[in-house]
Amino acid sequence: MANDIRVRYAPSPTGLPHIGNIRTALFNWLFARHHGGKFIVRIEDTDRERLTPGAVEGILDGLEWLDIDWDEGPGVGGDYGPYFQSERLPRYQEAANRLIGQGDAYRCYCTRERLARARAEQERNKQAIGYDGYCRNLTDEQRRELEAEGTPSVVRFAMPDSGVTQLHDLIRDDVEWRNELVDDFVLIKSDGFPTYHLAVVTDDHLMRISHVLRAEEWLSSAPRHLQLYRALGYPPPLYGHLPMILGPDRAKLSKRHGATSILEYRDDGYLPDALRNFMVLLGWSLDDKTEVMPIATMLENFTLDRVGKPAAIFDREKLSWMNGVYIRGMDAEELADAMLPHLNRDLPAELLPVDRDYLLRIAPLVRERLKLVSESADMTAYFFEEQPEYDPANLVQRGMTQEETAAALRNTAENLATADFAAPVLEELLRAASEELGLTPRRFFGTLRWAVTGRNVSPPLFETMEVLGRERVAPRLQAAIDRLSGNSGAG
RNA sequence: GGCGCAUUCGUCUAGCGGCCCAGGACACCGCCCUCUCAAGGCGGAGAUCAGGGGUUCGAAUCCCCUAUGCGCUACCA
Repeated sequence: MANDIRVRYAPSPTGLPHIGNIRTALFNWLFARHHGGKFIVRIEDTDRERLTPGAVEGILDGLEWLDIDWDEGPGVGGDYGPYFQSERLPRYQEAANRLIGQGDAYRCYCTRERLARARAEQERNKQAIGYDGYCRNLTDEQRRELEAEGTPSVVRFAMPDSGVTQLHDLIRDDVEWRNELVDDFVLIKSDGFPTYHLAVVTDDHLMRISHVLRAEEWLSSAPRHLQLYRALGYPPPLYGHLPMILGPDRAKLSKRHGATSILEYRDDGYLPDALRNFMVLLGWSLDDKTEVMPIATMLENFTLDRVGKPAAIFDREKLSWMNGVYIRGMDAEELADAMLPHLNRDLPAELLPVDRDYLLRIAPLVRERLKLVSESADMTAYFFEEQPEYDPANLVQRGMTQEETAAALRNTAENLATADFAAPVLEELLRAASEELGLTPRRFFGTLRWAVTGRNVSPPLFETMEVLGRERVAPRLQAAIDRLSGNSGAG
């Protein structure tokens, strides 16, 4: 039975997928992998007007970035293709014709104007809004006439006007709708393309989809789909409607909520593993305390009974925290590789290319300070710069005089002229100097930090100096001395 | 307006009748560590379990009503 499990992610290339979208893909993928089933990707490109160039590539890139692989679909093929709905038109046409022949569907010649008027009328009268069934009872003669005139038409499904449609949802249990309250929805648009409803039912059947896991926004469509299955004589799949993901304003996620595309998260410095871990927690939980977990744990434990019902609000702060957790869990190689693309993008061109061996030594120093990999350039620029820019006034720490500061710098320059540039050695040396100079470590190291990094915040001083090396530290100390005594215009 | 779904700390959540006068995490506050910033450790504040009725010896957990939020209500998905 497990091997019959086939689920799909069926994005519409009308834009780039956002978090909610990808979360649905993630859940389907986890479900398939957990049960040893198949995960299929199908592109629902039936809306020619909203088709967005590059969207398919963006969707696929996003999945790949997150390491979500598919068994059938674009690029990999499969036994039930094609996997683009725009290449499957005859199948929908055939289904629609069959339904018309059976009396379960009919051609509708209503103009958009008439539809709009009817809707406005319904709104005015506070009636249920929906297609009024005008064309449902056209006589054969009327239809022949309309056809002869070449009137454009759509195909509508004839919903039963009595009875109820019941769904046993895998996540929401039993839900039912009175059929008379569901209107005759469109199956085939006037351009000959199917609507989502017809296409999804036809393809899920043809592709042997066993479980449909989709966002809750589709719950209202379930009775339509169930009725279509009935009319077509197909056994329906099992449904599970996943909780939605809302923006901070509690509204459905959209462009207004910042980063829309999953790929933007990559550019913003999030790690795929962190994002995936964060997303799995949006509507699913392992237990009462485990949040950070490797993919293997998710795979092993992902079951629908642990998927929740309430919609979740997407909290970027927690995502950032988790990203930091993942960054801290990387070794120097991994972190360096993650930082490199951001450095190449953000560092001034003259500082490129970055020496990877050097980066390998820098990475551990910033590891526990990075929340986003995109902060790499900001946080490490002074490692690459010839001479960091800063206001010399910063060298003089609160409670120190300019003379003291200059003396401290000169002392250090001398001290380090021949010193072994290893953190423990530097620390011993400089702590002793701090005492000799009668300066608190806070002040003394504060001055040195400015001189060496050009900042008031950096990784631990001695480690930083070790990585920078004498060849970079010595000139910076000299520059600081010069700046302090006004001997140099630099600054 | 109609239909549907949902409702536990600000947020993500644990809880599927007694272990809960509700546990964990993010964020927040304090202390410790400390050369700065982080990270880390410890502690704190924060939820009358939306409200009201039931059922039960016993309810966050089951039922009903109300309220609120969200979704759908397109020849979009």
